[in-house]
Amino acid sequence: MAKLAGVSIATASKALNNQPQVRAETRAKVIQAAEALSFSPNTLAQGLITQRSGTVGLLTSDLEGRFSIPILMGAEDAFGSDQTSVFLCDARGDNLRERHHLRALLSRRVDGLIVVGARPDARPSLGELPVPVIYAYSPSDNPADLSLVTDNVGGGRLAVDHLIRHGRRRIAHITGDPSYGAAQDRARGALDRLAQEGLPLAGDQVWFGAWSEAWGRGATRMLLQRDPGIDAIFAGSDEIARGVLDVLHQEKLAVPAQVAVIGFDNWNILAVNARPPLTTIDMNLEELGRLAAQRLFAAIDGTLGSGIETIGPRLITRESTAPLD
Amino acid sequence: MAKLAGVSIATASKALNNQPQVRAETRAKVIQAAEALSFSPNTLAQGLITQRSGTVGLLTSDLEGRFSIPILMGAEDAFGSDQTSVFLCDARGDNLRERHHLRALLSRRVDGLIVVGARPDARPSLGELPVPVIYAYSPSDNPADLSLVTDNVGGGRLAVDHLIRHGRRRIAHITGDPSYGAAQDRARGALDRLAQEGLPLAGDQVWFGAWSEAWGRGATRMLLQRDPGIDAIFAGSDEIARGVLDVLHQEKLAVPAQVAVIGFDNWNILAVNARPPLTTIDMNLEELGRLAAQRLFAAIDGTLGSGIETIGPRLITRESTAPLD
DNA sequence: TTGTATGCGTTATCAA
DNA sequence: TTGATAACGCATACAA
Repeated sequence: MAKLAGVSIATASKALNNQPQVRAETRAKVIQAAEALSFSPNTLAQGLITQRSGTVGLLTSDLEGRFSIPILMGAEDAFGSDQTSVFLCDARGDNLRERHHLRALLSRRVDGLIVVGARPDARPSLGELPVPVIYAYSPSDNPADLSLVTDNVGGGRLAVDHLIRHGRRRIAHITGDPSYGAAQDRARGALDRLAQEGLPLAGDQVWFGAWSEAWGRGATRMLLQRDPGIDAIFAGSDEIARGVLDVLHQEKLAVPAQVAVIGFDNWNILAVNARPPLTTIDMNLEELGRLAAQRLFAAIDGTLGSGIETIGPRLITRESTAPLD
Repeated sequence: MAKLAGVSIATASKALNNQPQVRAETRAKVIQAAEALSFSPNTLAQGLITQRSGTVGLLTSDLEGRFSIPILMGAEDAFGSDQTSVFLCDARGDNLRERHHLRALLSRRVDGLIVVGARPDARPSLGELPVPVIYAYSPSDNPADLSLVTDNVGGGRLAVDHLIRHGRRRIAHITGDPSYGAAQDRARGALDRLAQEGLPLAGDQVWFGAWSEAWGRGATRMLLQRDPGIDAIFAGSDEIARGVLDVLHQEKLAVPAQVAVIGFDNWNILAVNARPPLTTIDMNLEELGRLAAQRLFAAIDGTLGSGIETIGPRLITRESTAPLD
């Protein structure tokens, strides 16, 4: 014990926590002893007293960690790695497993909880809990909870705005599963911006389908048949955009010279590696994680807000879009 | 307090932990009270007594969580979500941040540590620690530590074996950064298997380069120029394989009819979406996580082994390979 | 079968 | 400026 090296257990505590009421000389002695024994204060015991564990739980259902990881990183940033540690739990879409994890987290006395759903649609609230909860990415279905989500309408608007600014006039939209709110919202944003410009949607309709490259390819083929004169395609995800690019190449249409392509998600592995690299919309998930952490932090002593708060998207410009000459 | 509903604090404890020395009737009463107050035992306090926190740390440097997440899931599986929770910490390749996280984890009294490096090459040992440590994916540079890694030599052998069994005789190999041990090992496994069959490597050399689609494309072009008669390409990663496929399509070579392609990693987003879907080698990272958890669990009361242990790879057959007629 | 008392490693309150 | 002591919430050995 560090106390073997001189002083009482109480003074040692004060010295280590730099309380003012301790002689500099004594403090030095204590610190030295602590180093020598590579003493590390027991956070569990501290937590017992302070009623604060210095941990938060991140409860996700997002298998691949595609959304959870950026959110985790943002949260880590905001908390500071020495202040708060994060329990990452994956429920894998299984309700029972979620209950299990929740029990474990509560009995570990986490100071707060961030819940990340599998898809950007409302998910069931966890109900009243003894700690503050923030729903990130997927909002809670209970308006009394606080949810932080990305602005899909704004993202759609931003994408089309970028194409318009590049002089594109015949813009089509291929997107994923229409049962996803995100698909609907992105389409709405796109249509809004087109309407504002007085432009029609090329291809006569929004091409809803699935979140896959295969659908991106299929839809592009149909679209080209229906309307060969398009000069830009807004894809609802980077996966879809990859499919779009594939068929455009097959049809010998130059990207971006003849047709510009913009994706959604900024999923690096897909966007950066694309031919050409993909201009896309980034949902700012790290920012979302950071904000969630801040809200949680504030809520721990204060009170948590409620409702749905929105994070703005960001345009990432690469080479798949360019001004039309 | 649950004790307000009848009995002493000690009996309540016994009842909840189903110790035999308590009347059934009393136990029922206690349990009922506990439910009513939605009582949840304070794991921190328990840990203080039992000297076991029921937590482990997963310390990673793998930004995108591409390797860490499957490992985490495997570990979660093996531990059981109600027994052990996992702290996930990302050091982001920063040594200082790693020290910070390490301190935090130790002061939280984790029962063990799993360390996942950024790349599958040896990484610096953390040295003597008061808890058992397992290095997963990236081995420790200290042979006294216990490391669990994937079998890249075996993976290379498996890939080529599959191609040979499908009647391919002119097999080329395009892979990533030669400074990666994994690139060297996969190549060695491939060459081994070819030699065993008495076959030469098509394309005259192993095409080392970068772990990117762009390199996959570039290398394929050069390869085809050098040796137009190849009937199979083993790509060192799924990313590279995507680039290979891209150029093969451009050159109007049918996959798999004329040229079979096999990847490495089984990175779903790339492999499943490929045209055609990619046959690939899965490194069994979840299995690795599961095993790491088991070893850690065993080490907590017993003693940890040392050296490097290897997990076998698995062939995932999709449509980019098929028997040659 | 139940209750009392002690201690786990800290911090906080008080007295010395 | 320091040290003794009582919590924190639980598990356990022991007394009742």
